[in-house]
Amino acid sequence: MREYVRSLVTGSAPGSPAPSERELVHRFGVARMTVRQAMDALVVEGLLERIPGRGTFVARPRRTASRITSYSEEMARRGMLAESQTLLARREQAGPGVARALSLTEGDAVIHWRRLRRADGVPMCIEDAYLNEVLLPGFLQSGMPTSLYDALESRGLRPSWAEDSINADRGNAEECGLLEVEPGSPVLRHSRRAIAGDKVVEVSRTVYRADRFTLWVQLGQDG
Amino acid sequence: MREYVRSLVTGSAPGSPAPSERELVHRFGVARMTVRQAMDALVVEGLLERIPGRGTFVARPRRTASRITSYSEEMARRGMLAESQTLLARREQAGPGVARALSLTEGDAVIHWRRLRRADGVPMCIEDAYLNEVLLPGFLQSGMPTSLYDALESRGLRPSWAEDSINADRGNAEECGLLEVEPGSPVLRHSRRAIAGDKVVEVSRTVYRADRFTLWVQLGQDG
DNA sequence: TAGTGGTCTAGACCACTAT
DNA sequence: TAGTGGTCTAGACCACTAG
Repeated sequence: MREYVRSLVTGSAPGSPAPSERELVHRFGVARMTVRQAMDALVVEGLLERIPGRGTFVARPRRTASRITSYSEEMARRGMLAESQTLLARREQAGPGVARALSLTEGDAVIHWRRLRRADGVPMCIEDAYLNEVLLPGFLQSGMPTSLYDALESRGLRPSWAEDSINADRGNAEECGLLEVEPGSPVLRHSRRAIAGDKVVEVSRTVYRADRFTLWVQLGQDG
Repeated sequence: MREYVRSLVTGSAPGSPAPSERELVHRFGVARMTVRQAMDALVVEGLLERIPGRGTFVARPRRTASRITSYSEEMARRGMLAESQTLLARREQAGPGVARALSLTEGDAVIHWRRLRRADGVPMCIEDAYLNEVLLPGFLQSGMPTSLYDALESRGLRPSWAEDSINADRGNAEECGLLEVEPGSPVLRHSRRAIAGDKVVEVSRTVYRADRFTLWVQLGQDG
């Protein structure tokens, strides 16, 4: 019956009334507490809204804050073709900064994966990803995947939390060369610390061509 | 009794057991459904976690995604003193871009408020805010407030949703002059469309000194 | 086997809204 | 005044976990 109410609700205009609790009691021949519990779940989901004394109504769809997206997902959203070229993929010893960000000890083994990423065939960014080797046994040996986030997901390590920092800068000579822009061109630097459960699964630094990339973020007060 | 359980939970280590439902039934002399409803509220709040067959436990605190913060709040978070200097505050007719962003018609009256904002006495950014005059009657006449978001909040218009875009650029001559940096210095451009309920309450464009400002964003998969 | 949360019953009274 | 959601009672059976 949860599903019955859901089907009534899906496609209904926000604000339109849902069946009253007592009506569903009669229609399904169940107790009112049963109906309430079913509807409660839909209220928590944000599909229904109760107004005491008036009734239960289809809620205005919740706006959803930005999700954690991969480069491929992000470019797909922009209608662009994402391609990546691995510049470097090897085992390294964590330096102080990477160790701290990955919650490791300096010198611990990490995977360093550097890629030049294109959109519609034109350079878009250079990404340096650092991964905790302990969480990804055999990662380097098994051939690099197309999508890091898909690879993490298949191991149950899809990040559910990310701490990003973003600033503007000028690209250095190497960066500008790879990105195919004039030396000193403006770039957007994006650092990410991505967490799955309690584990830091990815630390990355990405440098975007400022002329090709604008970051979009949606923030909600509710969630 | 909701408050009793909340008080037990607040300060308890995540993972520690909460009283069982039947124990609370005996302790308070109420029906079990009553206990469940009280605990349900705490589960929805994220304070408790149920594990069928095992019990109810104090949940690991939810990570909360970035909230919508004002400049003053943001600088306070960084431990810096925020100051603002109004460069311009007047009624204008909305141009095509601002009209679209504010969900108005071109030529409608908007308030344009330009401020140079300092942190610890040094220029940090220039913000151009555009406000729907219809939502803020007498705003210009009543003297500009210290904080736009406080002023919006006092009118019940605290934004609960924001659509931001961020990119890197070089500052133009005027911007660099006001920001007291070399002409052509890198800047971070931040645009915001802030919404309260159904109404667009603020559209702004801010240009930050890249050498002083890094944007921090936290993203969650849950909310 | 004892204890837990998940679900359900068949009522009840309350405060509130709309007519 | 009729209808709504909010809260509550005093039970019940189930599936699951743990010792």
